[in-house]
Amino acid sequence: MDDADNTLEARVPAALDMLRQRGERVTKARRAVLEVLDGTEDHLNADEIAGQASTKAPGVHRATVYRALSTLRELGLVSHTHVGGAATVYHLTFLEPGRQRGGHAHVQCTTCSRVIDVPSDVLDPLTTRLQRDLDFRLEPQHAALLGICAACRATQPMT
Amino acid sequence: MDDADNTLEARVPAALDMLRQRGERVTKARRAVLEVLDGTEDHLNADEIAGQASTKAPGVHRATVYRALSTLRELGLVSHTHVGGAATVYHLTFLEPGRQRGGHAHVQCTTCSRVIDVPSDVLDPLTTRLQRDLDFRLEPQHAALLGICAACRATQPMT
DNA sequence: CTGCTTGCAAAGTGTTTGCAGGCCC
DNA sequence: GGGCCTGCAAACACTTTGCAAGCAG
Repeated sequence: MDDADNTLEARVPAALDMLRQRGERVTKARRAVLEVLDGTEDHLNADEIAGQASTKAPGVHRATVYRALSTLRELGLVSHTHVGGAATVYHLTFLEPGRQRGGHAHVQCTTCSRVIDVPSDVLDPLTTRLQRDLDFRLEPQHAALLGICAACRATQPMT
Repeated sequence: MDDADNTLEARVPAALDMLRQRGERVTKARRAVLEVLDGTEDHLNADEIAGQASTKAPGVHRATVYRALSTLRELGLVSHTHVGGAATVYHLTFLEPGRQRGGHAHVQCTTCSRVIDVPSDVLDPLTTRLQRDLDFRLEPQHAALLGICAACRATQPMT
């Protein structure tokens, strides 16, 4: 509860309020999922969320986690990112209206599978152009961008 | 053999030659996969490739198609694109050295799942910046970019 | 002939769904 | 107490793998 970096403290209670507001029920499973997501910087996949949630709420089932994530996503509380060929990862959507940085985009190395976070503004030119040319609203963090990182390129002499 | 648009004609024979050069065997299944990919503008997933290949070479098994695609990918003859939450799609890599446009990137609507091809130069600023800042070599067509298309945005009042 | 490739089946992920019972409101 | 949510199991979609037989070189 160190008040250092949390203008956005109490995200879990706020999310639970949102649930109630929308007429959704506040259940042990949903609370556990939110707490897990609130308690990590990493992007976790459904399995990992289920694992961690089990310690908070014994018995939560994978299927329930998927359903909870689906509901929370529909409400805009949770976002997910498709990573290349692997399980989708989830993270809490920032709730603060003023703080709509939209998070960072994800760049993933196809060789070592490492995910690198990049500031979302790297994608701004692309976002702008897609919107202008195609009226397409890009969601920069919704899919990981793939390529080869410096380390792996050093190993592989492929151009 | 209309010489209009094919400085890159005869891609299948060229690919088969490449196989032989590398000591890989030229089999019915591999030839069928190459022919299917050569005969379409679309990006097909493994299942669709297997389906179409079956008409050319009856009996080709899905597993064989996966293995063939894997081999062809390792040789650089085939590329694949991860699309959001759906089966990976494959396409023939352009063989002509002079014609290395790298194809187009793919933009996919998360609502209607439609895939829109965009010229790869839309991604150039991003590619450049990632290379400069992170020494990361982006493969623009390796993953589809996700967002919401104009049509679906009209339907959904979501910001 | 040698052994790379295939066909088949089965297992392995990741995710969804039908149903009966349980808990939130 | 009504009905949304959950747990469970089973199904589903996509992909990989072990093994014996087949065909390319």
